[in-house]
Amino acid sequence: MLQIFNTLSGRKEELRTLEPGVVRMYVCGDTVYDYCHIGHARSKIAFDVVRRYLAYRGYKVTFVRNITDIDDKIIKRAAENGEPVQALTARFTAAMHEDYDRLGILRPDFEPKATEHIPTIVSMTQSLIDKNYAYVASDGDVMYSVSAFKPYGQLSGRQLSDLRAGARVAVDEAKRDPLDFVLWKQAKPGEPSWPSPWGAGRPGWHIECSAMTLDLLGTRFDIHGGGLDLKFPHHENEIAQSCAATGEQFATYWMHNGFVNVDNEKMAKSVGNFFLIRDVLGSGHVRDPEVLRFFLLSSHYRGPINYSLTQIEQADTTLARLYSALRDVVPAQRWEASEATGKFVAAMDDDFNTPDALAALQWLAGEINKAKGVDAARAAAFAAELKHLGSVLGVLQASPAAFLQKSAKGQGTESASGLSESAVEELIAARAAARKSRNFKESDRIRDQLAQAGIVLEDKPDGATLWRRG
RNA sequence: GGCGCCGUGGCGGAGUGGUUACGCAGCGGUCUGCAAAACCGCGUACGCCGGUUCAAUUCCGGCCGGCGCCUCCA
Repeated sequence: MLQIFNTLSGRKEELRTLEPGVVRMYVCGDTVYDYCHIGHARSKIAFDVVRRYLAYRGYKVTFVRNITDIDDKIIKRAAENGEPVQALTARFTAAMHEDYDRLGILRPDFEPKATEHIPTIVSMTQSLIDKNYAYVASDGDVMYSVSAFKPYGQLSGRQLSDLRAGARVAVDEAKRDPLDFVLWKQAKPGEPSWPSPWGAGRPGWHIECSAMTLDLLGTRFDIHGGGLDLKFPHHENEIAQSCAATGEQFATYWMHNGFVNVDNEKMAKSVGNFFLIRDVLGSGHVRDPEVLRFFLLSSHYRGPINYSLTQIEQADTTLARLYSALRDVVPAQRWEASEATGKFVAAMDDDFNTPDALAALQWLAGEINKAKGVDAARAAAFAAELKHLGSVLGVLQASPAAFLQKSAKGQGTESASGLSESAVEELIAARAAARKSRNFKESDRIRDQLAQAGIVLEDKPDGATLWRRG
């Protein structure tokens, strides 16, 4: 039984989809005005795994993840850069795709942009005005009236009165209630705008998700996900807008991933302690993007995860161990699921417990290593199972030798010390010759030389020598 | 101030009312010309104080410590 922790109820619930065998899900994407950092990556990977696992469990999944391509930050940044808004968003959308592709995050089935759904945004806003959930404020902006929506606060577990008491929002004369939020914003001169019954303007942030889910998934769908920081007010506001506009329940399950921390503090643009995906991948500490993905899967998606170089290095070591097990083994074409698959499924069924699922992969690696050279068929079967389960998490699909021979420093075949693959092979051949003539002093000298360059050798019983970068 | 989360062995990180998480590192061993990798063995950890219980790291209460949301934020 697949259980999902539903923020709405605060507990794990069995997944019961609106339509049997079908999951429709929506995940909040990024605002494309800058490069993505590790926190963005975590959220995308968490839901990428949710999506992959649901598909593995036999569901037909429709996965939507939006792009916010119009908002205050974008306008501000474009102005600072002196470039058109569209040029800015196009540039960072491309960068985002590049980063996410490298991390093995599957492209969504639909990747809507806010600016492509303006008609629905306008009609929903009109509908909310018609139903008295929204009003045109004195400054011309259209505001949502939170007090009109009785269940407001259900997702975040707050009362309107509590929120008002601690409100840090600036007092805005145009608002009837300090917690009211904007649905449609009047354009200032020179800002991008779209025509509307309330004048030229642009959508507020929250309404775009309500509109895009409506256009692509309908009034009701199964899962809505995003970072914990979106729970309030963003998701709360989405619920208020959608439920009020359509009279339907909106999303059944709400999922929120925890933060990536640095020194125990949330990684965030505003704090300035963020690490860009591309910077980390090119830092000389990550041999392959898969290491970063593996690291982010090594703790449960709902809890915090602390980012540090030490942690990344540990992830590299652990992933290398899994790849080492797969080396020298040809995965079987036909195989039967072992107890590892049972453990894997039990772990993933329990609210996508990836660290527990990873333990099942570790067990398989151990079994492969034990079977190697003793029972080739057994090793081959376990290898096939390991790769198969790895694919559900989006890991272990590379060639083991290629992965192990990659250098963190060069992100490719050459290490910082400059030893190319062919140079390594040559030295290994020279060492083999020395060993054959029992000139161990010379063979050890060559091995030390390679070790200096970060190359670790492994002599096999049959005389072959495998190498990897340490 | 309001709401909420967390505190596990050297590190990371699951989990459970009584029985092994798992990985890394460390120690010992097997293998090896020597290594490396692998395999075998080794660590009785659950913030503090009470309570419930035959039994609590696991349930309840309090405390201390850390964090998050309440404003843009994955």
